[in-house]
Amino acid sequence: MNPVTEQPVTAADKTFLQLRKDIVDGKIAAGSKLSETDLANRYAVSRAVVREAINRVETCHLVERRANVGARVVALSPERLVSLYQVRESLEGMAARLAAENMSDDEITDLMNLLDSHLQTVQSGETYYQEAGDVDFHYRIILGSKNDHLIAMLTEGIYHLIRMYRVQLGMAGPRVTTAFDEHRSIAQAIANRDAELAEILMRRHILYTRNNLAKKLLEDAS
Amino acid sequence: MNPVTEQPVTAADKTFLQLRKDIVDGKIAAGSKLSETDLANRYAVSRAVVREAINRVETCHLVERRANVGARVVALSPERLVSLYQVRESLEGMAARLAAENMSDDEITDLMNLLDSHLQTVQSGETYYQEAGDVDFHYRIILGSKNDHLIAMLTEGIYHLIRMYRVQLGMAGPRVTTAFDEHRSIAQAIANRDAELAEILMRRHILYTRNNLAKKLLEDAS
DNA sequence: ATCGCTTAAATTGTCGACAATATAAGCCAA
DNA sequence: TTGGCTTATATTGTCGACAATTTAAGCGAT
Repeated sequence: MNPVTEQPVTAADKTFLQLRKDIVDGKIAAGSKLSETDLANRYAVSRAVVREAINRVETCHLVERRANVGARVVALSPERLVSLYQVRESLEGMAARLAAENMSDDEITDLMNLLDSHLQTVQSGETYYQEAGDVDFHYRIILGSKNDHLIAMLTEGIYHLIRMYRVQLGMAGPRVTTAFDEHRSIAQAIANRDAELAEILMRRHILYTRNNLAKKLLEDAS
Repeated sequence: MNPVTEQPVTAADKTFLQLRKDIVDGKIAAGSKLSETDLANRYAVSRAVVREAINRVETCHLVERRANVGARVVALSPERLVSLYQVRESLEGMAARLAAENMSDDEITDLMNLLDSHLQTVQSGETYYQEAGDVDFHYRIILGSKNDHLIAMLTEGIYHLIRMYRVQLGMAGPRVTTAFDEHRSIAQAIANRDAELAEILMRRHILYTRNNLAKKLLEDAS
């Protein structure tokens, strides 16, 4: 079920989306156990659909299951955050490379317009659009790669985990001003059809973001 | 369920492994529909465990499901092969980079020994160890990355798909002699702890493999 | 003959009950 | 008191039956 193009139709679909949301938002604590019976009561569905929903959030790497024991929400350790961002750097770097090769001229124009509107929003002092804007930017590049495997892995797999870290560790979107300039550079490289540079810049951008998060984590720990 | 360290315990585990094998080996044709009832009879289990098994092979991107319609084995198009190898290039490149940083000295020694034994096997004219040797080489580097997300994505996700292409398109392992030299270079970069070079070489190596496969596909089509 | 509607068959989705396994509690012995 | 064993409880795994949906077939109208 592609979350973008397709609608939830079955009860398992809705339960899966609700469960994923509850986990990402921390409504269900990280590291806690998922009782099938409890969830069945909570969502007012049978255990069978809960099991299917759990299987699907497991696909997103949001929970881990053990046979005859049950499923637990993943723990949010700094180490896992780093390893997650390493994967993200790798995949989104490739996405930027492919986007430079495969995005249509119209899509690139739209991307530029998005950045312009984003700039105005930032300058006007409004902040709560930041994360949405950031996600939107990355999202367009991912889709611009035109690579189905890549798109699925990022949008259905990794991104929810990243959001989970952002929400639960209280990270207010990306580093605002500097990140914006980096976005511009990436977009420009894509517009120039410079695949090599687009990949390098995207990887650096994500690396910076990771370092920024790691620093924040250390500060919070002290 | 990590297929390396853990054993199949439940009926759903065994059914999943069997189903995955049957799909990868082409015993169940690519693009064909998966009837839950048929599979339940074939494997002598209830529909519930078949459904769980199907959900899991869907996680490996080996089948695609649509609500109220059913699951189909994925089609093996040249385009999808290319997109798959782009993802592989990205992830295994990162794996090689991380392996250069994180593999222990002992693990690197073992890797070198593996290459030596592999060389002897090749020189003695035996060929049927080639694919196993190739898989083993890549596998060790993936594990050497010490990145859980990366390891899971490659070993539980992408690799079965790659094997499916190899088996069903009748590809006899990797390009033997040239690939071996590339392996040596990669291992040497890792031994030198040159992460940057290890990544570049691994990406080139996988790119060459992809081009080789694409060429073979074109030849077969003609 | 073709198109559309209605109806019948087959397939997937959902449910509650039972079986198998793991966890917790209680007990006995050292 | 502690350690290990036995028993009780709770949770997951599995099953067959029923409901909902899709697909195919049949029929009639134009």
